[in-house]
Amino acid sequence: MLTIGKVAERALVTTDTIRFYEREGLICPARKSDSGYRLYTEEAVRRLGFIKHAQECGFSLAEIRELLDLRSDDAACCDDVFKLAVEKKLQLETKVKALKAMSQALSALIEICSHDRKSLDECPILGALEAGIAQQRSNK
Amino acid sequence: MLTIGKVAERALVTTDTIRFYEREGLICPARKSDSGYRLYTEEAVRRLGFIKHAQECGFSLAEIRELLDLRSDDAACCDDVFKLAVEKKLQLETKVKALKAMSQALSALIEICSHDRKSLDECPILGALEAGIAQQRSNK
DNA sequence: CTAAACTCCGTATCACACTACGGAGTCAAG
DNA sequence: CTTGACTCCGTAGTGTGATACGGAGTTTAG
Repeated sequence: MLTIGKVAERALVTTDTIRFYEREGLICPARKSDSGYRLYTEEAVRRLGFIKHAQECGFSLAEIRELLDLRSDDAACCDDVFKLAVEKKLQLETKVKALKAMSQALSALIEICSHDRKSLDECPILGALEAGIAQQRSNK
Repeated sequence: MLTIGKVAERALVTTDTIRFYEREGLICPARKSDSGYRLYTEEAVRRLGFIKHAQECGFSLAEIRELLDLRSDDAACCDDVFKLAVEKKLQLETKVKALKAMSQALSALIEICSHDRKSLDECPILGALEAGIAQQRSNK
């Protein structure tokens, strides 16, 4: 059996993180030693890997808990997982669109500023931010 | 002169938000009444508009404070603002790339799952998340 | 047997942008 | 003059994902 330190080492996380995940209901030790030490199997290392990979796919810890729960739910099916993945992908695409809109709004500001460099008093960027020109441009 | 409630109404924010911004050094009342009420000019409404627009361009409140400080700094010039805008745009693009990578990793999972739908025990998505296949695919 | 390394638990802190609450004082309308 | 709306201030809580700390007990290597 592995102590928390060994698991942490193999999974490339800290012991604090593992204890945090335990509080969050993402993982729990196979058993505890007489003195109360957490003892894990190799499965815990894989589970932490799962968490890490899911995070890299944009899932929050709450969502990852859902995924892990699905895995141990006999009534669940692969389709449930599929749906969560598709939904998450849509969320990511929505976020990308939002960030791109911001980026484009900034581009508009940067562009007018490049063509029309002035003293700070009439800096086109500051003026546009006050008047809200960035929005108008990006909404075109 | 406008009370905090009037300013909030015009700027479409709450009074709590204005007081929060004041604590954060983003805005302060023109003066206070004898009884300690905050009194603002129209300028405050414009300033709140500025904050809102800058937020919509991805600036954090700390960064917005910088922008506002630049505006009232005689030594600053339009170039300083320009640089902040360009830097922010780069940050946004970095974030977009990260989100797109996540999205593509998910696409890979979704795709193998579509082709290869199985029982939950061997759900390709769950398996891939445990093994880290999404990363490998997205890094190709 | 001792000293170092490890683990326990609970609590606090970080960034971020607010939101909520509560008791007291103030202002404006009727 | 009362009532309701507004404002004051300070404090605390929200969600997210950890990270840090500290004192006490445990285990392990030499």
